[in-house]
Amino acid sequence: MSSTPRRSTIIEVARLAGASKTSVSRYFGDERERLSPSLQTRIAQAAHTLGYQPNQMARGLKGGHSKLVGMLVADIRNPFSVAITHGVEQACRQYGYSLLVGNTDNDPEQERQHLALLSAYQVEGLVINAAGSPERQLHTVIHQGTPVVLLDREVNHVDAAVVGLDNHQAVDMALEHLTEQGYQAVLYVSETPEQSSTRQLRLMCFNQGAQQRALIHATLLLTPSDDTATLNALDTFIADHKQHNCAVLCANGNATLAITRLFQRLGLPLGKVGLMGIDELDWCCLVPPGITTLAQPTDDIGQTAIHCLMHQIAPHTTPMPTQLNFAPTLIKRGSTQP
Amino acid sequence: MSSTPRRSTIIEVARLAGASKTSVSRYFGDERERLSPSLQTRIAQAAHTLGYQPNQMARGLKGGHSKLVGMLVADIRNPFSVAITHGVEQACRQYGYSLLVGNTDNDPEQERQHLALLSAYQVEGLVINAAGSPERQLHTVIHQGTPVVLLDREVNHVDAAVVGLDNHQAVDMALEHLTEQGYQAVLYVSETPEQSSTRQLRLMCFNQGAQQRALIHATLLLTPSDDTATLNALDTFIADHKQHNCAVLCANGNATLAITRLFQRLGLPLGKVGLMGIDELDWCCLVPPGITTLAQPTDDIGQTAIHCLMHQIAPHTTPMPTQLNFAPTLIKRGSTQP
DNA sequence: TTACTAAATAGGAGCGATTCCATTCTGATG
DNA sequence: CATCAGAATGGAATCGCTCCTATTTAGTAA
Repeated sequence: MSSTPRRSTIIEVARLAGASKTSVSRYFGDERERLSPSLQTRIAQAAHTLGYQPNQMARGLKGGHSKLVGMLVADIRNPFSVAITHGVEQACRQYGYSLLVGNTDNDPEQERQHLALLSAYQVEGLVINAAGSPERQLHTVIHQGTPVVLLDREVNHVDAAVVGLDNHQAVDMALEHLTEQGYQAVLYVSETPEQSSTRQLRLMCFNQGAQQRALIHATLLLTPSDDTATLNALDTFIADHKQHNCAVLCANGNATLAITRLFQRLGLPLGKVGLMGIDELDWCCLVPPGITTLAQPTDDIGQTAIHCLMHQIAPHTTPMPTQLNFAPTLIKRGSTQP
Repeated sequence: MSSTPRRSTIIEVARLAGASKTSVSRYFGDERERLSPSLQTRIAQAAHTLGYQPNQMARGLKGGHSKLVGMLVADIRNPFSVAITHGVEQACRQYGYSLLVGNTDNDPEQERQHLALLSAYQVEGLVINAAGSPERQLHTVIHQGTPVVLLDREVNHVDAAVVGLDNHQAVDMALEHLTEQGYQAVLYVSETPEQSSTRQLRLMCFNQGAQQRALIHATLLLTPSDDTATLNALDTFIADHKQHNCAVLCANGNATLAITRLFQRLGLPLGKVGLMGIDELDWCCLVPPGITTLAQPTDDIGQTAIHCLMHQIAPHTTPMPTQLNFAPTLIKRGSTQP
């Protein structure tokens, strides 16, 4: 059995460097400048030979600075969420924070548990892409002084910054593009909007915008379990409007994926029947003749969320981002050329 | 200003319940049964009214049980990594652990930093999808007694369980399928194998297997920055073997994506020129006539990694998984029907 | 030189839990 | 009734660090 050398502590470093705990602590905290150059080198050397690294648990305990940010993601397998997580993680590192991620799989119960857990780890801030409506818990957490930023979706009655897409503008751009391309009847496809304020908002904007433009329009909610229902609804919509140019607008990446599959099963000609989606995906350029999308600036969104959070954690050192709602980018492809 | 109620501590609960810290600690630890029923209810009640939750930082400090598992991912935007992360997270929760994820973006330097950070948080175990070769650090960490499990890729000279695909079998299945379908010349496309033992292994298996089957074969390494080089190489290979049925085998999802794009740019007829990839992706069924893939059991892989880890953390309560190399599933589609 | 100020360093009390060890409380046994 | 094992509970040290409060040192002006 090889002996298991306990990792060395601040005291051992102090002893070896001939200094006090305090000085070593200062060295590894952010008061290094207060130490004389000679002491700095002695400590650096001692720490290096011992392979010392401060125990974050102990730090977090005493100072309350866990240097941890918690993130809750509704569906980690959604490429959009992943892209945002990437931005969040990047920004965290930039500020010297680590990220504790919880995936809730769109389950409010898991969300509850994860939220409790994260706060038990004394996270200094929380970035939340809500699955349910964890109002109560968020209130508690916020009341305890933990800054919270919401990602993409807002939560009823919770007064926290929301970073995400400018949904109004997005839907508007989509409708504008579709009308420009000569489509006259548009079917809007979304997952059930109960869970998500964003879905609700986009849906509302769609109805409103389509009406303003005097478009023939209808909406279709995806039923996860029952493909054929959706298939029929789609089929019917197209059939009912044979005399018009029809298009389908998908509310997010999942919808785009589902609908593209159905287009193929129905043998619908992409372009002739328009197809457009919010969220850019790897493969949208691969399905001939390419699927038109509105790309979200995911990295920006993720990073902004963290900037926002850091502003709340350390108001004086970090500026508050001015923009929280980002404009999408229209990527035109063949699927919207009749 | 609303006052900020510090979260309540074990002492307050103890006081309110008329018990000692020790008892409360026992209640929230795993010695609840040792307490008399009456005490249990008193503590439960007190904890509930105070909204008490043990401070994980403090727990981690004293007992060394941070209940944290660290995970390092080479590229979090790779759908394969995401799928595995999902499995890992699920299994962690099952064991009552939380997951601290670090994304290294395939950068050895970031890998180093993240590794240091994770160990600073006293993670009880580490799941690593290596980007570079952090041998030294892993040795240190392992020597300190932290169990390590490697995901998908092994690291030189590091003696830890590796959970992943049975690469030999995978490449074999691919070649078998391609030959069955009548392809005679196969081009193997991979990202540069230096970083990844898996890429090396697959490449080797390919050369070996192709030779055994007396296939005409060649390999092509993707150069991230230079598309046209790859384009030309692909084009040349096809041209050079006009008289044979050609196919391309992609080493992973990224390769499949890149090559599919090139097929379109070159106007290559999918199927006539075969295309097959390791890793199943959302869109493989969407690009007509569908791309044949070998799907990895990602959830299994992720979960097994954690089972493996837990076995090392608590050898007596958890069995060691017997299988660490998983067989892929062949998903036949039109891209391999000449 | 002396007095005084500011900079540099040290000492020690906790942070909130766990855990060893001691104590009290049962009830069964002789 | 005395004794004692074992269960139930409590006390206090401790984990590694931060930060408040000394104390020492150096630097400057009178």
